[in-house]
Amino acid sequence: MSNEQISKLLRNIATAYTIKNEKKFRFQIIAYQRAADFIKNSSIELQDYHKDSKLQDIPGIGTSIKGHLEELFKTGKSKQFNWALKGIPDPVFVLIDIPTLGPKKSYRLVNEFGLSNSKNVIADLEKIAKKGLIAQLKGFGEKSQRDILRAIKEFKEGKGKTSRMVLPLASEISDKIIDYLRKSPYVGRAYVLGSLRRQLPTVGDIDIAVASNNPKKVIDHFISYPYIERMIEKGKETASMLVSGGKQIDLMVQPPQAFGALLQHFTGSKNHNIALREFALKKGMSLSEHGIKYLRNKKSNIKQIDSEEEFYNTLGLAWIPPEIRENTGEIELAAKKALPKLIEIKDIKGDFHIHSSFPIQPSHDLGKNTIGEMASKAISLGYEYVGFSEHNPSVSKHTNSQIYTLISVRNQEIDQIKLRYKSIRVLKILEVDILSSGELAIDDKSLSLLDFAIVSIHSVFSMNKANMTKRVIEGLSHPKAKVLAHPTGRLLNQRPGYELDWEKIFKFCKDNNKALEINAWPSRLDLSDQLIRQCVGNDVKMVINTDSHASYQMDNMKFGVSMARRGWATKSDILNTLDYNEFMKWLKGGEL
DNA sequence: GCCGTTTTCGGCCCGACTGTTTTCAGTCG
Repeated sequence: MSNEQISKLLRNIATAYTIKNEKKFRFQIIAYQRAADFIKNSSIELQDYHKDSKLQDIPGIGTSIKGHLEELFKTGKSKQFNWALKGIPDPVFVLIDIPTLGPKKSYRLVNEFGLSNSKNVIADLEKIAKKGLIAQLKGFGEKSQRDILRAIKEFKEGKGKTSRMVLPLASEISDKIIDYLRKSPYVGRAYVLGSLRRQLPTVGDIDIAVASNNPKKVIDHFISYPYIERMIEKGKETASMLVSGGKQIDLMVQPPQAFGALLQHFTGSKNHNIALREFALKKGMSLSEHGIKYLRNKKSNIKQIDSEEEFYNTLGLAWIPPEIRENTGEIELAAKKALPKLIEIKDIKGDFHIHSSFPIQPSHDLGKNTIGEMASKAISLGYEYVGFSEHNPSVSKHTNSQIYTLISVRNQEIDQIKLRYKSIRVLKILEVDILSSGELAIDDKSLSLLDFAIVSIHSVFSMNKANMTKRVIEGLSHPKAKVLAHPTGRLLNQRPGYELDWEKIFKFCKDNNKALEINAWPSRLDLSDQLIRQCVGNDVKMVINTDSHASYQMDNMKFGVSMARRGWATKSDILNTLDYNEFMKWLKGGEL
């Protein structure tokens, strides 16, 4: 079973408990949802935790759920899970994925209309709504019926939160809306919060906070946005809309003197906020987007706080960077004032994964800008060094000596650039394919022309974990191979990436002076934050590269840095924060 | 059902908004 399937199963159990008796099962519901959340976001397959007897290491999985999961993995079913799900028809668990339909409404609809076919339940419900039958149910009305029809339509079209965007698209949309909001004189500070501020690899909706003493004017201005597709809701201090393209924008407004609490609240994550509020409760404080209530003094009003730093400080905590607000230990360290100093974009001194337009006749795609143009861009970014790493010349179309010649000519071009641009060091690299045998695509003689090679997988993705691990280690074993590029091969929203035995990879890299790449290409962002954090824990060095195929793409470095921050990486974990001489020392196998 | 720097028992975040109601249930984040 995949993590996705297991997560859905646990969520279904929470749904079933909600339908059966929400009050009685209140805490079980929370527990199952928490476990489901964590499993869904985990980049390690749950079955592997199980094989290594490490299920209890997962937050939210205690003795009960662990026992049920072990029974499920062993026998294919769990008595407890089956008992919990008993009596709730399967179509309920399909309808619940449609926004506005929760456990109660889904169950009512399935029962009232005898919907029994999971595969067709959405189409069946749509027909029923069109006949006007939903409006006749007690507790439903004409408006609910229209809302359900629209929700089904948007669900089918992937609108709202049912599809996630990569970071640059989300930033582009949010920039436009912030610019628009600032045209109103009633809008004070206006920031993008939520998962975009936390820099998740993909973003479901865009959350914006505004400080204003006149929230009504701000909200009216917000929903007058020219590219609005429809308004979702509108209240006294919040509003939501869909904009063209079907993306959802949520707005929250608070007065300037309470803005700090709103920044904290609306940045999330949900799990961070829950943990923070539990932490505060123990100190006699209750938190919300409006501020801090002191529970021991019932007469006191809510304390309003205008900055986020002050909000955390009032709780006795250091300010926590948004990227690590996921309740994975940050609150405990903030209490001890012992948070790591996360890497920043200004720490980056170079980029090693750049594809120029030099006609090297590569196995894969060529860049759009010349070596000179790319080097010039690197200088404008303030870099101390840059490395060119076009794909190796195509193996099927060239002999070894032709390949050798192509690389030599490219190197001559780099030498010319070195003479022209004295302010930057330029390295001769290539991105070399690891063939399915584990061999590198080009021979030793050609490899000897390079300062080092970045190696990567570009074919035969379907190998099993053991063989893929063997292949990668074989490829990295070559003395010239120093960096594994886009280590999982994932493409966000497109494919999950192949599986590797990370313990083996980490050990190999640490023992043999190899690095893993954090690829900053927006639809890769590979390594994931979780794997980065494991590298940090295992003292495995990383390099943040842009994989640019055009000079402007070198600006994508910030996304790689964001992933590194989400993975708790500091400057010392990332090799391209070193100055040139230190980096060359690492390259030659010297200790840092 | 989970969890532990006052706890292995007794706690468990907090509020906004909508539709269908006439004081609230359901959903969402």
